[in-house]
Amino acid sequence: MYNTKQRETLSEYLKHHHDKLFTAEELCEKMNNKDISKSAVYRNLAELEKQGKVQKATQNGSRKAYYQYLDNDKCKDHIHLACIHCGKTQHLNCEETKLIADSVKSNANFFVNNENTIIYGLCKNCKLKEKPNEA
Amino acid sequence: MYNTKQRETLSEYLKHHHDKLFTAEELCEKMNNKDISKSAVYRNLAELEKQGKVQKATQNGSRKAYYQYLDNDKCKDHIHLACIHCGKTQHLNCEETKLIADSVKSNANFFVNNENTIIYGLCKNCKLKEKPNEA
DNA sequence: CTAGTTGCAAAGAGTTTGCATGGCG
DNA sequence: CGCCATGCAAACTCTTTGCAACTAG
Repeated sequence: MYNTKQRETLSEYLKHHHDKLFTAEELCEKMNNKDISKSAVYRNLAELEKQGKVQKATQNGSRKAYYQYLDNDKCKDHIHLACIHCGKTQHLNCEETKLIADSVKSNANFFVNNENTIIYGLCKNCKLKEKPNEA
Repeated sequence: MYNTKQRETLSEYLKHHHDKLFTAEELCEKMNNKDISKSAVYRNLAELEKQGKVQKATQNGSRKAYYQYLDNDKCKDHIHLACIHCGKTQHLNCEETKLIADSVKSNANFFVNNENTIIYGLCKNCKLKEKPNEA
């Protein structure tokens, strides 16, 4: 695997915005002035995903895939929380994730896979901005 | 909204298999000997989703959508657990769901939306069938 | 030099839509 | 009878792929 300018640029961009989900299209736009073709974006995302540096996910309802940079070692034990309003994600900390996995296991005989799971909802900011009648 | 044979058949099928996720394609196949066209399947799924009778979701990685019958009143307070191996889903009970939402809220300042969230992992059966070295 | 990477355009998968026909109420 | 639903095929969206040119090591 060579270290091309395109791969580097994309990877750095994602790393720098690691708290956000991007569609391939958005990434293409962001990269537009940096000479990366659509196919290179897709191919590099696939490569980065294979390396475990990027998580690919799909928002319910949308048919686009969303990509996010993962901080390799840190993220295996985390569940991701994604805001359905602003698109930002946060990590649920290790201990909390374990607690949830444990209680789901004992409660429902179900073995949670952290890497595949994204919990959707509203982040603090978007919750605050919500209309008060949504209580 | 008329009560056509096609809509009825599809809806009944989903209701009867409410513990499973289906792709549109699978539903087309199941319905194949029952005279429903692909477009009718899609249109009825959309209609049922709008009515809240069916949940549409996307498995990570796949670009297909998965559909599942929802028991209307019962399901607002449940998180769904979907097995990435056999595709079946189960409900996490109300209390457990609340506990999780509460602890995520206090731990990460994040407000879980049950209807959008699907926790992926392995059900009991598929877990047992797994190779032992996956511990 | 050679194997991996790129850009382009064309192909592919899954889903949606336009239109004429058919069926529910 | 009027309106909604259906079936078909064509259109659409997002993603993947083939191929020739290019570049990192």
